[in-house]
Amino acid sequence: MKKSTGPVAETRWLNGDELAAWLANSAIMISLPAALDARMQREAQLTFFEYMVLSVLSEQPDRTMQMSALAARTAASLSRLSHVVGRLEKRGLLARKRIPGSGRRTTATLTEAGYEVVVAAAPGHVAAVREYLIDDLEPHELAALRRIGAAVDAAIKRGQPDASSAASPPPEAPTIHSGPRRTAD
Amino acid sequence: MKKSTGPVAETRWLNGDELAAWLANSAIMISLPAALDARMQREAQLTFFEYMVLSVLSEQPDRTMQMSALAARTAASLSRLSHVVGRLEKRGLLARKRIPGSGRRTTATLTEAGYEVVVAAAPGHVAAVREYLIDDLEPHELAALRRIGAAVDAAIKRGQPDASSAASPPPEAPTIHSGPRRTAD
DNA sequence: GAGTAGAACTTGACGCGTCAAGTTCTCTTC
DNA sequence: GAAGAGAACTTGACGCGTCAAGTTCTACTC
Repeated sequence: MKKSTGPVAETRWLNGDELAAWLANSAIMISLPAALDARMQREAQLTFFEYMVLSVLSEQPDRTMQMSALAARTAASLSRLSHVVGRLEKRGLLARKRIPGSGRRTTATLTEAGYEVVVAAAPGHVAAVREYLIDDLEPHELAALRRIGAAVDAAIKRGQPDASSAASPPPEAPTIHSGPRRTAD
Repeated sequence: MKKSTGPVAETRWLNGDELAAWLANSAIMISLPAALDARMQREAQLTFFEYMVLSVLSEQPDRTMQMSALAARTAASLSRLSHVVGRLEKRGLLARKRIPGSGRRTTATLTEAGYEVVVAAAPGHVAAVREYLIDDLEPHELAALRRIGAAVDAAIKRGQPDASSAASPPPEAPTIHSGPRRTAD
């Protein structure tokens, strides 16, 4: 509650159109992730986030990534990643390895079993994304969604000036690839 | 890898535009709620969801609602609501009351303290919604967002045919009002 | 070359959401 | 009028994410 000092700007409440847009937005913010998560759990016994982790790894040429890079790519804290990767490791879907030399590095590598899990899960995931979102949209809506997402991303970053500056490559939105990376079949 | 049996529909991977839209969407799905939540926590010591609960109550003429109705309006399970309301009750922001007669009803009523908390939190919340989302959008994007949200909502409901049928009024998206309901000042 | 800064994790405690089970009512049916 | 069926919650255990601390390294500095 900071409201005492000076002429605080009057609150601009949302008008009809804005309110409707915001309301509609909560379907995207709340129902969509819940639906995707539930389906992933049902069809592949994976959390949406776990799928992201495995999926990102599967896109790497050697199916390997350093923990901090993985964290950046999946928009997770290192701590969260560490916990999740620990569990996935116990399930045999990936393996960690301490890298000697430079700093205290660790990499995670997808195992064969892990790779098979991603490949099996990917079609269902893409189908869900189409079913719940993409296939219902007209081209111009697809374009609008793209712009809106970019605007949101920019607005949020504007709020937290830097957050870090060293490790992360181009700070990218969480990726959920178009399909698993093909290797020699 | 399941691809052997029969003519399983080929997976339609996302093309460039679709992928970009999906990627952008994850900013809305992931970063936006996190940002709103963090800000609400910082400015009002409330979870986004707790704010929703208090806010919905504040919009009722008597600041009172039956638990199941509240659950429907906030898109939460009765169990989750029960836990959250329990905590809010301990903080003195609302009070529960068993209603004798018809079934095993319980209502939650906002206390004066709870009302003051919502009123204090609302301007910041609306400001955040504007800052992170609404104010960055052109009118046509606002309209598109509205349509996209509606499409997502419909698509998800299509997936889970009924879910119940008795209690809930028009199944509505979670509301986060335009401003706290005015009473006699 | 010892000390300090700091990057890159890991770990444990704690809080919140979910799931399954339990409780308490009413209403129907025979 | 006794037995179900079922609506409307509540409760407890468990899992996952967060936050604060701890651990290991490298690199710089004097």
